[in-house]
Parts: sequence; structure tokens; C-alpha cells
Amino acid sequence: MEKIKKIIKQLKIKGVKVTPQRIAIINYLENTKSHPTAEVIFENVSQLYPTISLATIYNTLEKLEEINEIKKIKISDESKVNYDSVMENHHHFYCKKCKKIFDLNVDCTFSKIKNFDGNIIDEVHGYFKGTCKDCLSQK
Amino acid sequence: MEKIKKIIKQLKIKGVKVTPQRIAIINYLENTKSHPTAEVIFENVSQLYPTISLATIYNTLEKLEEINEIKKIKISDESKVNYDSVMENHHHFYCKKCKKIFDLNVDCTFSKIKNFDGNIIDEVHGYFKGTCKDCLSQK
DNA sequence: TTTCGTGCAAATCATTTGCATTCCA
DNA sequence: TGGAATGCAAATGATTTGCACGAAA
Repeated sequence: MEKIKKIIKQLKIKGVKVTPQRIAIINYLENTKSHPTAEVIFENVSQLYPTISLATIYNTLEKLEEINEIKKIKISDESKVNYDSVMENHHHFYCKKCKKIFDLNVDCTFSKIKNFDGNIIDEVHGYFKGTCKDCLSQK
Repeated sequence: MEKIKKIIKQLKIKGVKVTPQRIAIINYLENTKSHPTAEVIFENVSQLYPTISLATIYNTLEKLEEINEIKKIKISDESKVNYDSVMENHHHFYCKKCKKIFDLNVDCTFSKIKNFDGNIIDEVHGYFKGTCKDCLSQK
């Protein structure tokens, strides 16, 4: 897969070591759309690397964030951080019922603002909360 | 002050007891624009009620959130929650340098979306991050 | 009087850190 | 080889909880 190789190349360029554990984490992130928590990544990568530790997961996520390949999402009502490996501009929807996080590709004025009243903006997070389609139909 | 009386009335209606500690917390929240953390509220209200505990702060903040008089803000890079007592629609800017949180009164398409692709939206948080005016001029 | 809030200390839970061992470059 | 990564266990820090006592309704 293209993206994964690109990330590995980036790691090398930035002098961050490429280990099998890190590759597994990157692989997992790139193959899920679910915005996983560190815990969830840990559970999944553990199947391939049973001795991997949460510390390694956090360490890798930190490096990936530093080289701008992933982003933290703080939309959940629980105090957990979710991770997103899609860096293209988009926003998120959080279902208060099923707790799932979905991408929300609203093309909105938000994303275009680079400067507001003299403040420089380099990141925009649009967090929408409510009840998702699936939960609505089940009710 | 109008707003404070309104909140106290709301508490009574909802059967939540009104104590001097709670009034002090509400007073502090209504008289600051700084989006304080529980810790900061604690430090300030402590000056009036030296024996107050953090548990009481959290307990009160929870009640106020339940009756929809305050909102949690999760924009900070630290893992602390900030609180906002302004319920009118607005968004926030977080300065990565000085760590301050400012209101951002962007009138944006975000705020108007009530339904997206079948999902019902009842809350929108616009979190903008960057460097604030003051930090820019100091540099 | 009854119920709920307070304040203390202990518990929880996500995340971080220290450190000896192991491994990539 | 040398410096960084791993994995374990212990530490941290924000928030929550349990409980005996005190205060609002």
C-alpha cells in the first residue's frame, strides 16, 4: 500500500527508527476507519505481537503525530483520545448513543479560515455530536 | 446578576440543592471569561470557602452540565477539561504557545447544520488551534 | 425529618516515565 | 557499535467514588 510506505519513508527521513511493532501499528491504523483508541490498537496489534506493550503503542502514536501522519481526536464523552490517520481536511461526528465516531465531510467555511482577528490558525477541529442514523432507526 | 439568579432557579426546579459552595462556583464561572479548569475554579473558590474540596467542584460542575448551564471544552493539548458558562453558539481558539482559550465568534455554516446524512446533530464544537495575536507580537 | 451535598481519603483510569534489555541503522 | 525502541512495572495526574457527617428543603 502506498500510504504505509510513504509513512515509513517519512519516519526514516526524520530519523525515527522503523521497527516491526511500528509497522504493525501503522498497518492497523491505515486499515481501519474506526478512529481507534490506544487501547484498541493495543488489543489488535497484540494478536500479531503478543508481547507488545501499551507504552510502545503510545510511544509510536506520539512519533506519528510528530511527523504529522496522524491526529488526535478529542470528541468522545469518555476521557479517551482517539486517533485518526486521515490527514486530509475533514470533521467528525460522535454518536452519543453508540459512541461511534464517523467522518463528516462537510465543506464548510471553518476549514478555510487561516487568520482570525490577527490570530494564526493552523488546525481546525469540527466536532459534531448527536445521534447517528443507525441508532435513530433502531429506536 | 440576572444569569446567576436564573441558574439558581433552574437548580431548584430540577430538584438540585442550592448551597453556598454552589453559588460561589456559579458566581466564579459567570464572572470569568477564561474557561477555567476544575482545578482553577477550586483555587479561586477556596479563597472564599477554604474547606471546599475538588470533589464538590466536580460534583457541582456535573450538575450544571446536566441542567445545561455550562459546557465542557476539550481543546487544550493538556488532558484537562475546561468549562464554559456561555451557552450561546460560539466556537473556540486555543493558542498552542500561551495555552489560553479564546472565544471565536465566527458565523459559520457549521453551526446551522441540524441534520447531516440522516444523523441528527445537536451540538457543534469548533476548535481552532494556532498562535494568538499576543504571542505573535511578542515574537 | 429526609434527602442530598460536603469534604476527606482512597480508588480509578488513561497516559507517562524509568530503566534494563534488545534491536535498528 | 551506539543511540533509540521495547516491554515491564511503577508513577502520575485528572477525575470519580465511598462514606460519615452536616446542611438544605
